[in-house]
Formats: sequence, C-alpha cells, structure tokens
Amino acid sequence: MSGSTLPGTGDDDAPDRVVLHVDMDCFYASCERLREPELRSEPVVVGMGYEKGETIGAVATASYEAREYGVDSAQPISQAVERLPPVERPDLGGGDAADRAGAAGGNTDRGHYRPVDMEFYQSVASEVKAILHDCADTVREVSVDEAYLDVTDRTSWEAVDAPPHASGAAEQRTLAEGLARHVRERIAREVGVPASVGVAPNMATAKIASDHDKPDGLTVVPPGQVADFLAPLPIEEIHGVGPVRAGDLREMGIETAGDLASADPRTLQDRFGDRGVELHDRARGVDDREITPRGRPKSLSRESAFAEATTDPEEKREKVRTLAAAVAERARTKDALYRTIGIKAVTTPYDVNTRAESLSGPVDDPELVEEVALSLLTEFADSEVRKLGVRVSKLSFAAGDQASLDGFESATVADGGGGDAEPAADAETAADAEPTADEESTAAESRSGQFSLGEFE
DNA sequence: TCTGGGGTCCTAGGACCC
DNA sequence: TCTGGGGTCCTAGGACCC
Repeated sequence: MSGSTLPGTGDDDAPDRVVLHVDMDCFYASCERLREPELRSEPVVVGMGYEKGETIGAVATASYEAREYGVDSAQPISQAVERLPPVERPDLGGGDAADRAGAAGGNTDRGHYRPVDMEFYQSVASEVKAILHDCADTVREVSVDEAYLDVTDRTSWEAVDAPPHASGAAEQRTLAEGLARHVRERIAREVGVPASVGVAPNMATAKIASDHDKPDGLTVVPPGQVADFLAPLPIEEIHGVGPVRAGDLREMGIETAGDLASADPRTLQDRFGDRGVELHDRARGVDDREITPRGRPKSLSRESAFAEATTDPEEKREKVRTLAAAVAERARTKDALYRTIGIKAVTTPYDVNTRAESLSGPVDDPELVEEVALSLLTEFADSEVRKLGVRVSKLSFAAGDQASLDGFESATVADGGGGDAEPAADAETAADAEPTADEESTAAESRSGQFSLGEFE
C-alpha cells in the first residue's frame, strides 16, 4: 500500500514492532571452541558424517578462519580437505598428495576437523535460548542456532542519547539497539559464544540485518530506513530467493532488492505465483508475519547416502529398514502419530524421487513404517541409488503428552487403540477417530503453545 | 563439483464428491 | 450421457532454508 520511502509514514494505527533476529555465528565451530579453547582463532571445520581418517560427508560449519581457505558449508569433506588439510594427520588414502603439497609449499596451515556432536550443540543452544526467553515475551526458534524475538513490549524505537563514547561525537541510539546489545552481551558473557543480531520492524528485515555484519555483528534498521537499507542489496539476500529464482529475476533485469521493490507485482505474480508477490513485499520491507513460537513438526524423516551409488536390492532394503526404524522411534519419542509414510530415493545422476502412501488413520506402528517403505522401494529395485530416505508425515500428537520424557508412555497410549498386530485393522480402528485428527493436532498445538519443545530432539 | 541431513511451504494434476 | 463449477484430498516434485 504505502510503498513509501518517506520516513515516518506508514500504517500508523499500530506502533512499529521491534523484532530481533539472533543468529549464532558458525555455531557448531563456536561450540567446539567452548570445550577446546585451544581452537580459538584456529581454522575449525565441523563435518557431518565425518570420521577421522575418512573423507566422506559434508561440511556443516566452517569457522571464519577456515573460510579463508575456501572451505564452506555444504561442501564435500573431500574438497575441504584439499583446500585445508587436517591437523589431525589422518591416514588418508588420497590425502597424502594434499599433505605433501601443503608441506612443500611451505604452507603449514591446517584445519581442525571435528565430527558433528548435535547433543552437545543442543545443550549449548538451550543455554542461549534460556537467555532469549528471558529477554523477550515471544521467541520463535527457527533452528538450533537462530531465533526471532518480538520485544515490542519491552522496548521501542525511541531515540536516546548514547553514553558518551571515546569518539566524543554526540551519538543517538534507539532503546531497541540498547536491548539488542544487552542480549548479545549476555550470550557472550554467560554462554561464551558469539552471536550476530539484527533489529528491524519485521522479521524479513531483521533476518537480513543480522546477516549484514557477521560475525559478532549488530545492525539496526529503524522503521523509517527499511527501504533505503534494503534497496542496494543483491536479491539473493532476500529470504526465499535461492539460486533458481535469483537466475530468473536476473533474466528479468532485477538485480537488487530495490529493483525487485519497484518491479510490477503483476509481472512477478505471473512468473512466480503468490511467491512472487511475497518476494515483492519482502523487498519493500513489508512483512506482517507475527512472531509465533514454533509449533509441532509437520514431518519427521531420516535419510542417508551410500558411500557409493548401488544397485544391490538387499543393500537398499537394509538401509530402508534401518531408516524406517529410526524414524518410527523418533516419532514415538515425540508422541507423534503419522498418517502418511513415504520414501525418497535419489537415483543416479542426481534425481530426487519421492513416493508416499497415506493410511486411513493415524498410527504409531514401526512395523508398518518398514513394510510400507519397503513396498514403495520396490519401484527402485533396479535403479542405481545414491541416497535413500524414509519420512512420516500428516502428524498428529497423542493427547496428554505431559512432559513424559521417556518414550514408553506414548507407546502405550498409541497402541491402546487396537493392540493387534494386523496393520489393516489398526488403520481402520484409527480411521474412526479420523474426523477429529486435524482439530486434535491444532488443539494440541494451542495447548502446549506456551512451551516450545522444538529445541531438543 | 557429481552434494549431507533435516525440515518447510507451494504448485500442479488427478480422483472423487456434490 | 454431457456440461459447468466448486471443493477436498492425495501424490509428486520443486525451491528454499539452516
């Protein structure tokens, strides 16, 4: 509506919100440094599926020092190791060349490689989250290392005189900035890991702001300056613009958020559907989304890649059985019932195939997960597969999930419906309750809305 | 470059119902 | 049997995010 660049204009009926986006800097690496202080200011690489002496897996997080060597997230470990050989002197089959090259070049720089230790990171994260909940009434935890805070009721955009600084220059700050500093400093002091914070009147802008000055940064974008702040940024910085849409936008001559903001929304709608309109809004700094605590998961999945693509049917079946059991167990510990069971098969060059089957009612039945997953897999019996996954979705949650931390209670509840081994009978029994399934899950959500369990597995 | 694992949301076509 | 329109659910795939 008000596509304004005029400061101070806008929808004035509601006060401008104050939103913080808190983003932990290369969080996994920071956690490793917490328990191994010697790693401070050293290049650290945390690898998923990484094992000492192996070069399989991918980079989950690289410290800023490691990034200088061209190591980056999502990179195969094999490539990371080429660019930054490990200190750990693994007996790499193919790593010798890289090792020699490093030594020969007089380049003794090496990286410290560590496997992902999610449990530990979760425990550090929960300390951080406790501080966030202490500083805001509403917190949305996006992931283990990221959260939005609505602090509108605790602060404001009011300008105040900053305490006189060394520079002596008369500086004006907002109260919001003061709170953001406080949050960041508490995390650093009480937990000992760095965070970057963005402050803005909405989520989309706060997100971009937190990214603006990493690591250990603070970027404040007051309401009147949103459009000016966004305009020069490349379109990739907008949440929701990835490689594909960035390419499409560039083809249309749209390079910056400013270009996107002034593009014709109908053209964007034609090309990208509702998503296009949304991106147009984001680029203008328009984002009405409320900050709400994260609800229950919508799906649970487990996937795993083969060391080498395989056609062996039994190898595939074995992997699917393992994944199915893991997924079913996780569902159980989360008190989740599922109505759809699916698989994902990534076939040779890199084709992602998904297959799914819905049941007539929600169940908690590990054997059924395996059975359905295996039957969906038969279609790929002869394919060359590099990765397999199993997923359960259409989740609903058992009532009365009162902080039962062990999975045993829930198993009893879920099986209580029809304790027979016959899958079909199970499904039918559950189907009777089906009409309420949706309401059930929303009801469960609102019941437990004040307490987000999202932060631990 | 031949890419790890765990999610979310959106779209499109088909089946089926009224 | 054909025709029109609206709605829901299902499956599959795509894009994106951390």
